[in-house]
Amino acid sequence: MRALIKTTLADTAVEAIRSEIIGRRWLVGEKLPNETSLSSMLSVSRGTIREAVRVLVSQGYLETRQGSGTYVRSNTDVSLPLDMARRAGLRDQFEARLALEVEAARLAALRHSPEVVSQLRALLVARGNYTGGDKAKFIERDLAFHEAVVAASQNRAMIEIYEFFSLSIAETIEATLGEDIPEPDMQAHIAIVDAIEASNPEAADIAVRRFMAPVVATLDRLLMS
Amino acid sequence: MRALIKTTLADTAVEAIRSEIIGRRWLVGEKLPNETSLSSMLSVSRGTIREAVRVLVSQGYLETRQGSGTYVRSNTDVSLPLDMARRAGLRDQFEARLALEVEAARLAALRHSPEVVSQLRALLVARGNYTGGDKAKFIERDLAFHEAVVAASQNRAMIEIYEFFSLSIAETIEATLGEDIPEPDMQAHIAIVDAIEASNPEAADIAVRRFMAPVVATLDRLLMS
DNA sequence: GTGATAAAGTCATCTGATGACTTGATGAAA
DNA sequence: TTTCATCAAGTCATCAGATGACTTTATCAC
Repeated sequence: MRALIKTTLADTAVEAIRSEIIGRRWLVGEKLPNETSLSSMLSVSRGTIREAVRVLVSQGYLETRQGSGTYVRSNTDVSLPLDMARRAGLRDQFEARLALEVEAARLAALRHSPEVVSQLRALLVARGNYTGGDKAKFIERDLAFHEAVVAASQNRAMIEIYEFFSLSIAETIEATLGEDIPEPDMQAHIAIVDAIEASNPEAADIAVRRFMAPVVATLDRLLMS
Repeated sequence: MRALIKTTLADTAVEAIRSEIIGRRWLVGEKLPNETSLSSMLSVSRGTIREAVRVLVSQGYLETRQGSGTYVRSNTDVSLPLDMARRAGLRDQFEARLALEVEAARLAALRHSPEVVSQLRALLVARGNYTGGDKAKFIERDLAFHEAVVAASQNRAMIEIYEFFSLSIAETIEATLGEDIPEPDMQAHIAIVDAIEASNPEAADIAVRRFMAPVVATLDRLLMS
């Protein structure tokens, strides 16, 4: 079964107004209809409109001036990349995460220290194999390992974006699919650490791809159904 | 004279609640007091609290469940990833961009259409080789090609993040190094398109890495000095 | 135990009202 | 004519109260 996506009226109003802004219904600097008009246009109460407008203000799209009105501040939000990425499909997010982890593992293989390798192995031990029980906890420990791999790349940009995708993916899974994504086995994980320890970026690349392949395959199957 | 900073009650409420979240007054997953309690705690109406909460929801800090309550979803600044990534070093940004472009090229090789390939070739012709003149224009045309490669992956998440890095990198180069980054030659670019056309992801991977290698090398030299 | 049911708690939304602020028009004074 | 105080209309900011929808928990019959 697939969880229903419930959306509130205010959220709907946010999207309705945002799409009008992006669609250039009002240009930058122009004034929107007042709250009462908007509420009748969208058939929601004024309070709901106010909630929607305040969200758009916080996202940089709108600006409100008390006593004057509500104005368009921007129609190309700077926080858009992350928003769009968040809205992208689960498969897209996985692919992006894979892209980052592959390269991070390569860099980690070139830049690792003995301490990092032993830390990775410790995280793997802590992670263990999933043998029933609290799956959320297991996923958390698994994620800790993967983030450590990326951290070993010593690339701050990749660390940040990877973390974002991990969060976003967790959200998406929770909201849509439940917890049906299979976790790859321990052997695949060990191969990653081995490759890093051996300073072999090619092997690290392959190991990461190998462990992600079944995940993506299952994802496709689930998304098809 | 300095303009007075006027702040609304709702904005104040947003900051008040956000600081409590970041200050770990409630941990992730914990439930906040209900709207009525919050409104009396902050001495504002329930409507104001709702506007504040909705902003924090849109920023990823909170989550509301009708009939149940309002819960902390994250206590780290979720808009931070891109800021941090932007502040990361030029080399880090290049590496992240490489990670995305490699994977995008792989996907493009699997998903390309004849139209996309001819579009890529057309962009390469338009790009030409740099033979002096307006370097900014040339960089722009070069970027158009690379973005088209990523677009050919049909992965929206990667397209967005890649675009962000491209912009960010352009800014950084302009602000720090001038225009000393060497542009790879035409031959390397053609190899990418060829690999995509041949539906050969491995070759696409290698081609992208090959064309980026001299760029990163030069970057290192410049950053060393 | 198990499952249906009832009750309490909470968010979602609406309605109506008042206050604060901005803007433009008006008109008197310089 | 120009300046400037005043006023009125328009709009956002905020409040109060009420109802509906949904979740969670306790209860009770089986």
